[in-house]
Amino acid sequence: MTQQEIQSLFRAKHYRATPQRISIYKYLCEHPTHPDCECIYNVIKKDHPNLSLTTIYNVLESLEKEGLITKINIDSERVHYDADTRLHGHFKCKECGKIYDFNIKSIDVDGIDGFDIGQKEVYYNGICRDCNK
Amino acid sequence: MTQQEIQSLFRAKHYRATPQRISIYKYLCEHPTHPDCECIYNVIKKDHPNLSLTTIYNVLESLEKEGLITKINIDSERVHYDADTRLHGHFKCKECGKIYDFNIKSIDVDGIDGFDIGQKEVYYNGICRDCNK
DNA sequence: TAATTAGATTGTAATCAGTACAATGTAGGA
DNA sequence: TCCTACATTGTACTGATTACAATCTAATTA
Repeated sequence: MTQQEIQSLFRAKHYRATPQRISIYKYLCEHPTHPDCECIYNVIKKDHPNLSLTTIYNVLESLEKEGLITKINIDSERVHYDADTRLHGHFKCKECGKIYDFNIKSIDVDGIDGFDIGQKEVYYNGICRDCNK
Repeated sequence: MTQQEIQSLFRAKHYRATPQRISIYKYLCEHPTHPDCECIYNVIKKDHPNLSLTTIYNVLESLEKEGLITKINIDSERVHYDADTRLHGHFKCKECGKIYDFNIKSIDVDGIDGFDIGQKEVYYNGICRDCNK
């Protein structure tokens, strides 16, 4: 997704297309590594030397409200972010700390009839293949 | 589960049966409301006036290590706890904030072959039946 | 294109859940 | 009953996140 395309997407949503927002969203789209705020800050700061950490928090919050990204709460220490908003699972390796995506073919649940379901989050943890030798 | 039974359970696990640990675990078993640390502290303090918040954190951590309780990370603001360690889902109402349990009949996933799976967590959010009128 | 303004960015200070640590207390084995 | 390893307590600290006021700017309007 080019800068231009992101700009158009934002404008179509009446979501102000600032350089910081575009850079952050572009980075998340191109790096499906589930970075946290600090990590995003350190990368985007290279292109925006005056960048404030507060901006990162503000932008991530507003991107989430627009439905463009989702928070990942797999780690109680810090929040991670993902530009892939389709339903999928996250696996965190207890050894190396890496977060992997995995596919959810189906979930069958019971006991929440009459509930309006918004977001679904599925987190697994354990030891990944690489750490498993 | 009586105080006596919990004491026996702890001793069988070589997990020291202190009054604080017994009270906290008993409270979690009898109140499947997914309380957080602060909430547990305020309740248990009534029976243990000298209780320290640090003890709550220590005990919850050790109970989790023993496999007697699980952390619920549905809320990025604070951790909640559950004495029901069987696989089940949690639904958080965006309106009233209540956390509901629900049953998981099956999950079929894909893309983590060769991974050692430890814990599975499933979180939904939305509007609960009561808030839905 | 310039003027306008609602909304965004910045920097600093504050908050607050959770942790570290040293002193004191105690469960449970000898 | 004594002893010791382990648990509890209280205080101080940390570090992610938020509040807020000043400054800046995207995008609409004249």
